[in-house]
Amino acid sequence: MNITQAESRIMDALWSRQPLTVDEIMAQVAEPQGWGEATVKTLINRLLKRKAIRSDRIEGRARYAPVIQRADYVQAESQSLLNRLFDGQLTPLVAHFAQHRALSADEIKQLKTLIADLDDGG
Amino acid sequence: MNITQAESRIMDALWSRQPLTVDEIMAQVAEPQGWGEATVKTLINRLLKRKAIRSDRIEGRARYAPVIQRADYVQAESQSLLNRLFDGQLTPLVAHFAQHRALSADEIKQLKTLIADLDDGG
DNA sequence: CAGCCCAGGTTACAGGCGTAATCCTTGCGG
DNA sequence: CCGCAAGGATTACGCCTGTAACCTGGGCTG
Repeated sequence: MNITQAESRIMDALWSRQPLTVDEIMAQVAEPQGWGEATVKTLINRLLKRKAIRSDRIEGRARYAPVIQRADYVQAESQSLLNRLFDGQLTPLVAHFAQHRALSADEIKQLKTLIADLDDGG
Repeated sequence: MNITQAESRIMDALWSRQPLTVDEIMAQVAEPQGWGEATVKTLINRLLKRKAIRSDRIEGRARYAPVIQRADYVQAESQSLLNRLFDGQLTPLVAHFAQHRALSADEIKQLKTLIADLDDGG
C-alpha cells in the first residue's frame, strides 16, 4: 500500500479528523501547497482506487475516511528507512543522530526517560 | 541533491569501496537487482550529471568515486522522515518503535548503553 | 593503416507522480 | 418537468524514475 508524499498530505488531514468532505480536506491541506481543488480531488481518487481511504455518502455529500491506520503507515515508512540505511536496526539510527545532529541535553533526557520506562513497563 | 532508491544502490557500492570501475560497480550492485550493464551506466551518468559522484580516468579506465558523503545522505533522509512523521523529533520515533515493534530486551539494552554513553561523553 | 571491439556516453520508452482541466451526473430551483 | 450548478469522476500532460538499447571514439590487432 504505497502512499506518495503528496497523497500523504491528504491522509494526514483524514487521520487528524474524519470523515471529511472535499472542501474540508482542501481547507486542511491547501495551506502550504497551494493546490487547486482539482489536484486534491485527483489525490483523493487515487487513494480511493487503492483502498487507502473510503468514501461514504452522508447527508448527500461524499465524506472520506482513512482505511489504513496511521500507525501502520508510520511503521512501514520507518522500517523501510531503517532497512535501507541502518541495517534494519533502531540503535544505529539513534547513534547516527547522536553523532551528527548533536542531540540536545533535553532530547537525551527524554530518550533516557523513555528507555527507562520501557525497562520498567516491559 | 536528491538521490533515488535505484541510484542509492550505486552510491552504496561507492561508499563501501572507491574508486570503482563500471564493472566493479556491476559486481557489487547487480546481485539482487539483476540489472543489466546499461542500467548501471545510466544510473552512474545521472549521478555524474548531478555531481553526486565524480569520474577520474586512471590507467585508461574511468573510475567513479562519491562526492557527497554517506553521513550527509543518511542525515538528510533521516531528518526528512522525522520531519514528515515525527514532528522532527527523534524521541517520538523511538517511542513509536517501542510501542509498535516491541523492541527486544537486547535492543533496549543497546539503546540504554548508548544513551548512557552520550550522557557521559557529552 | 583499416577495421573491430570495448568502454563510455546518448537516446528511448513505459509507468508513476504531481498538477490540473474537462466531462458527467444528479439534486434543486423555477 | 427542464435546465443549471455543485460535486465527483475521467482524462490530460509533462517530468521523474527504472530499465534498457544504441551510438561513438579511440586504442589494439592484423
